[in-house]
Amino acid sequence: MVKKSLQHAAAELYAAATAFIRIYQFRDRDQALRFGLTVVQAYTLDILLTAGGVGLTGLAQALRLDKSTTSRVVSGMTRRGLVEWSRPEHDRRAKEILASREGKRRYVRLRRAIVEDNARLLASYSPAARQAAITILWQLAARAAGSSQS
Amino acid sequence: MVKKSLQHAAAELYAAATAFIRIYQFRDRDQALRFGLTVVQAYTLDILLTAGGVGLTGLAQALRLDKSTTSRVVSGMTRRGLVEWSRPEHDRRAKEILASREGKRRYVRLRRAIVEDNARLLASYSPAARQAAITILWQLAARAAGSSQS
DNA sequence: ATTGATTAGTTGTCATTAGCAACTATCTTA
DNA sequence: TAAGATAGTTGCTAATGACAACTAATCAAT
Repeated sequence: MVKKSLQHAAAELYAAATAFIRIYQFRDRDQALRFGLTVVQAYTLDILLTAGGVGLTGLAQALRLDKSTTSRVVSGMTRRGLVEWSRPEHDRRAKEILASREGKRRYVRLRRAIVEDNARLLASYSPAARQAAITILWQLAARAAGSSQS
Repeated sequence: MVKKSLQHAAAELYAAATAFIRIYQFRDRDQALRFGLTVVQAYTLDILLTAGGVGLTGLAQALRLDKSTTSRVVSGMTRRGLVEWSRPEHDRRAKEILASREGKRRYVRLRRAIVEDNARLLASYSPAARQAAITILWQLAARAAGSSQS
């Protein structure tokens, strides 16, 4: 009955992951709005702060959005003072996009707020259980990333 | 150093959950599109199939969307034959929204495809590890739901 | 029973999100 | 240097999402 229990576990994982994702998404969206950011803007800032300067095409790939959509997202964020960009000397078609001071400020605050929520969530776990939860999420993410490689 | 390790775990959870959610969201979106559904439509069908008939206001709450947006989502899905609705006798303002045969068919297929992905993901885990992953996701979801109760 | 308040959905308006296709400008390479 | 590839932008269309204003039906209170 190994097959059957695997199928069952896979269905359970579907339900659990769906519930988990919905709740986290809504929570994160609410928090982002509180800091004057949309989900896409927060995600963009996360990428920019992790990667340093990024071009529009690279940003589009990281966001999994069309270049055109990404272009408009960047326009909006520039208008709102969340990002800045310049033309690199070696390629004057390209954009070098960076988080602005304000963008960074908001993202850092947002991240801090979410981490605090997480701390409340984990408070009653033992350190070992905390670590187990984190490890499992990383593993599942890594495996899903590996299998859905486009 | 208990406080510090909690903070550290909370930050780790942020990173892990973000990675997990992004990858699953994209995977699910791609799968949904393959079956001719958007994410919102799949979510709607899930709610309708779980709850039976639902009114628009209830659906909007479950989707966490504005009534107006929900109304238009239902219009689109009706146009595409994914849902059907009727006026209940006891309240002729209301809508009783149900998944259509076609909507149900597509959702079931989508779900099956995602569960199969999940089975591949879990295949190399021991049964105990599978159960642990599922339990942790449920727990984190339940806790987050409890703390973010609006 | 009639009026007033509440509730269920819809529609108008606006901004954003999203993708495809067509476009300009700038490199790269043959 | 001409042809092709690449970086971004803009036009178009549809969907998403929210707020406010609206119609229609039900409920409550006299």
